[in-house]
Amino acid sequence: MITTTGIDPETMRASATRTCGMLKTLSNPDRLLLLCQISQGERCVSDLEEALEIHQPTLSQQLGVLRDEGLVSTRRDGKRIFYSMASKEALAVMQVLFDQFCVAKPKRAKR
Amino acid sequence: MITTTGIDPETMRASATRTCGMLKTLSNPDRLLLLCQISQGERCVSDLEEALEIHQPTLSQQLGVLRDEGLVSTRRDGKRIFYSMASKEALAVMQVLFDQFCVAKPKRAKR
DNA sequence: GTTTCATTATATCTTTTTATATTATATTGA
DNA sequence: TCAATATAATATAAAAAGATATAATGAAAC
Repeated sequence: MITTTGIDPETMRASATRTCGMLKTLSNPDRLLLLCQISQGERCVSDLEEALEIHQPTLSQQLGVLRDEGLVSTRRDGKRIFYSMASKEALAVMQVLFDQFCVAKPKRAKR
Repeated sequence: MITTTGIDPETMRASATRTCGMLKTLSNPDRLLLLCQISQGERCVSDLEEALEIHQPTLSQQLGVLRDEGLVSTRRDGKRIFYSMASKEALAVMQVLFDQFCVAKPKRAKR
């Protein structure tokens, strides 16, 4: 259970601001899709381009945002650059997002 | 483990867009703090104002956003209006955010 | 019962910031 | 020189934040 009672307001606000930074970075469909792919395992840019149908400059720009925020890291192999997750926080969030929004839940009346 | 392999691109993008809607709503320090409080249990506006030191019009405006997005619901008791969580998705996300960003983790070198 | 107070919500601006897409060009490695 | 990726430079739109004022509702005093 979440329990913040007793934590001082400044600390709370500082945590909220840090957390918001990450959430803003996730709040874009392209970036979310990119992270969804990358969180399954290393991906190079052309893989991502093909899987997601995002065209190259946009892709590169959004990957740049993810890099700047420290959510992903890169490894070069010849011409290609491979991306992988660099933030355990982001990985944890992606996991819960996937569970909540992507795992089909049959809707039925209470009984 | 997250595994989206094989899900068709349109479905993926639709899920991403829905998910982004919620993430955008969370991507504001005031709203995040509000949800943090409310996710611990019902709170009336004046409780929130006191706990978070957000002044009234801002508070009311941000609570309005949370209502519009279906993240919280309200109950009136006399002059006061009580807020509580209305979205299990949001609750799940708040939980993981709390675990990742608010639970202190001592940083130490690997050994 | 109507005036008044407390609580909460809305409306309206203003300013600033941020987002997104596009096109072109640069860098790096084979 | 080609293929893969990144950066730059815009243009345009969007929206977010903060302030101020005012409205609506319920309770209570008188």
